[in-house]
Amino acid sequence: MPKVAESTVRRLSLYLRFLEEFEGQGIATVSSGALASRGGTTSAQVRKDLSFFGSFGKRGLGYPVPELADRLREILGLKRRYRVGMIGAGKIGSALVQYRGFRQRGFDIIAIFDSDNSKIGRQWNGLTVLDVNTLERELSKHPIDMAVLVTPAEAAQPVADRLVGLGVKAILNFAPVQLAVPDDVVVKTVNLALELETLSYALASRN
Amino acid sequence: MPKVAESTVRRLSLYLRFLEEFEGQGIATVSSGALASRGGTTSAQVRKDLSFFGSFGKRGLGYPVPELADRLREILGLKRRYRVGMIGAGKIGSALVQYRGFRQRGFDIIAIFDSDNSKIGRQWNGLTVLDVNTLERELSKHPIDMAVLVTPAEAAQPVADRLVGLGVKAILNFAPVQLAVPDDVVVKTVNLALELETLSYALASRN
DNA sequence: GTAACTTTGTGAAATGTTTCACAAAAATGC
DNA sequence: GCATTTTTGTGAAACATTTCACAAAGTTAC
Repeated sequence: MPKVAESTVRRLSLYLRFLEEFEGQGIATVSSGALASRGGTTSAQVRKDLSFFGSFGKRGLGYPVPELADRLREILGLKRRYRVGMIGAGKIGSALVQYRGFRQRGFDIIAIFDSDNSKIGRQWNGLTVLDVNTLERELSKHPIDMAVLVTPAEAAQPVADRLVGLGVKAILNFAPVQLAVPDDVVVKTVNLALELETLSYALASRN
Repeated sequence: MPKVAESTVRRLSLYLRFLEEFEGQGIATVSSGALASRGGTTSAQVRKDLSFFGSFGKRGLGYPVPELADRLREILGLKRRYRVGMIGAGKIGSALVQYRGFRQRGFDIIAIFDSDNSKIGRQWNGLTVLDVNTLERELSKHPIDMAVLVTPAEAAQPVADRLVGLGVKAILNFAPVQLAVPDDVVVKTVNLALELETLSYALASRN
């Protein structure tokens, strides 16, 4: 398994999306240049990204759309579905549960937890919000592959520790904190305020 | 104005958050090492990041917490408030409007637009959802500094074009598309499904 | 006041990522 | 079938970012 930069992985996901579009339009082959212009990068970058994993194209012709899409799904681990648990039934959690992009891509939210009594027992998109105190019991019965953390900042680390204890190996974290986890657990933190701050910096620095 | 990597800017935002925490605890000075361990990086990285903008510390002692926080706010353009318009009154938009982190950091959502008649006129967190057809008229009356795009994929580019025409120079884009904008407009795209896919890759590649 | 310790600021080295440039392979045109 | 065109795959070069390592400056202890 080659060691590949995160930036490369993100681009592969984008390429896959474009390939699926092309597939829907009945396009059979695509050149690195076409993929590049669709994705705001360069043809050399596309070829280099793919070359980490093998050689999928035909010189003079390009890449076969369905085959390359399939290989990318395999590389990205998207040829299966993932069971996802969400911890935190707040506003962002609510939006994410209803977000179709997740299910479309193979991520099924199968349980939601919260600590707030006024939320526990509510129906959310067909799921009953469970008491976070029952996390261990519920996830032992119905294990998950990934967790989405949408708790307040102070609750995030303790919950992450419990998830790690339950064997969860992947966490998507929306709480604005840096989570400490063992090396074999992968965490991706999305910090929405921070994204606005990079815009603010960009505006401030170009005057 | 020095040319600085985006990764550096993101870390500066994190440092600012930690400094504000320290400030709340009445801590007067902090070393690069303390900031680093709080932020999951190294002391050399912290010092290098800061050195792009000047020299703020005292050897043997560290950095004065309130002064450094203030300088970071200045560098990041956070010593003012920003007027933010949101286009798209869907689930994610709803969550973002109510998200306190934005206002806390100086970003005030002052208008929401949608094209759906069943949403137009509704009250959202004290704001009336406006018809996106009136975008030009409303934003001429009440200009914005930044826009948050939470439309469906196919609406994003046309709306972005109109925003650019109105002089908007910064866009935070949640639609899963690559926006084309002039060089003097800065776009930050957040693609939630893509974040899960990087997790999926991480799981798939370490077996 | 002096010695020992701490910590910054920063060139230089190491490492990582993107771009270049071109040979090799295949397709196309005539 | 041969010349021309297209396009991949990939080392090498260019560029970018992080880490190292250490002198300089300041603090602390006595």
